[in-house]
Amino acid sequence: MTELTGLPLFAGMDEKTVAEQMTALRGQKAQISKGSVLIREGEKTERCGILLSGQLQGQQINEDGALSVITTLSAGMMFGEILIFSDHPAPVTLTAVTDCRVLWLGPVDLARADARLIRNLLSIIGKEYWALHQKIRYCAIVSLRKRIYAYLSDREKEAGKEFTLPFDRNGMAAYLNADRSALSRELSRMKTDGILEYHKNQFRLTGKGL
Amino acid sequence: MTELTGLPLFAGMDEKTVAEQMTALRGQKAQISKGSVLIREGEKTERCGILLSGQLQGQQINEDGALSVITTLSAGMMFGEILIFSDHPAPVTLTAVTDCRVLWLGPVDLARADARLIRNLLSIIGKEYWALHQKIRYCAIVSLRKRIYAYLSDREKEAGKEFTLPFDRNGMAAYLNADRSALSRELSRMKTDGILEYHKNQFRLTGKGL
DNA sequence: TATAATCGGTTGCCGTGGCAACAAAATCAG
DNA sequence: CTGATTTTGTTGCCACGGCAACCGATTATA
Repeated sequence: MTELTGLPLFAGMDEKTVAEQMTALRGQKAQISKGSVLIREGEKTERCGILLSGQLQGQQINEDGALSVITTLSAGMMFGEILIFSDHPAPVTLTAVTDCRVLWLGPVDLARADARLIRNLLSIIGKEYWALHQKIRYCAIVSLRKRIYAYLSDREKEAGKEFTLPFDRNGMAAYLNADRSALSRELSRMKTDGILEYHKNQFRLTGKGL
Repeated sequence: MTELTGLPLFAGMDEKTVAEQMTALRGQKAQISKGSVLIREGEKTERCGILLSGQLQGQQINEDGALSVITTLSAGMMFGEILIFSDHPAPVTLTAVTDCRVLWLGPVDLARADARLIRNLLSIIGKEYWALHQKIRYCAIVSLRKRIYAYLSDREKEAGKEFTLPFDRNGMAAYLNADRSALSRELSRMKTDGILEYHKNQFRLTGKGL
């Protein structure tokens, strides 16, 4: 239970209040094994959840069969909470990249929800919405090199000089809407141009720019 | 006041409750003239609003100066409500395409908000989030022709056989992340291939497919 | 009505990056 | 350790579409 009080959704609430709210949210823990699908694209979202441990990935498959990775979720992050109160189908398939522990929530009783909980929820939603807009910003950059650079320098800003990406090359390519081989090609060009250094998914920008 | 009861945010609420909620929301009507900026990209969102009449457009400008149109808002739609409870900067600049009337809301007192209002708010947010995911889906399609087609057939599904787009060519190109001339070129090719017909921003798909 | 400004269509050029196919390296299974 | 599978890097080909430049049509301003 104490692992719950640290979650963003319960920020600023004491243990007693959290326990109360958990009944309004109908919380239930579950084990999820690697590869399982938590939410399937196109289906209605019935419940949402919080990832307690492990890693999830949200992906879209377009008509060509091309895979586009939208988000990566790590421990503490929520999923499904934005669409649970609307009748829109889920826009992404949410898959467990590793074995996970999940706290399922829902159906949620909003009338019994604390005002602080609502505020936390809206704050979380805002953050997720914002991340989606970031992805759109990357999409809008035509040049692959500039697209990569924009993405990497954002990661640098948020994680420091040396940082690790939550993707392998396939995932990174899918997130940046690029072909994997084209991404590899451009990354090595950028390395020889002295713009960045990397080893696997560990990156460092030299600060040379461009 | 009666024009308010029809708004999605107040769906299912009687006139008296709406009036009560309006004080919790600190609603205030305003006239906005064409070209004005309601929300500026990068600034913190202090208040949100509902468009009562006219048209708004949300746009991002990337480092190259390239313009990307994210959304078009018509009467009845909300804006800014997703980010008002988080401390993220606004990801888009919201501009009045025509003269508008706007109902400004905020700072909002959540503790005094009706549970139904919260539910409506979350439903609206879900819809907006979903629309953003649609745009991402279009972005992920590499072929311009397929991208155009995916967009147009979605519009057909939601608006019927013959439909009008809320963009001029520039806006349409910016929304689809394409060059305007390339878009024009591809549209006329598609016309000669018998895939669609159009005049200005009035479109019709022949149903031939591809 | 003249003039400017905006908008849409057309066309040639050519570089970027998707695609396929292969090679090397790393990870995994038995 | 050996073979299989996954992951990453490399390279040639060439079509798609960005870019610039131009023109006609439409709309706004005076």
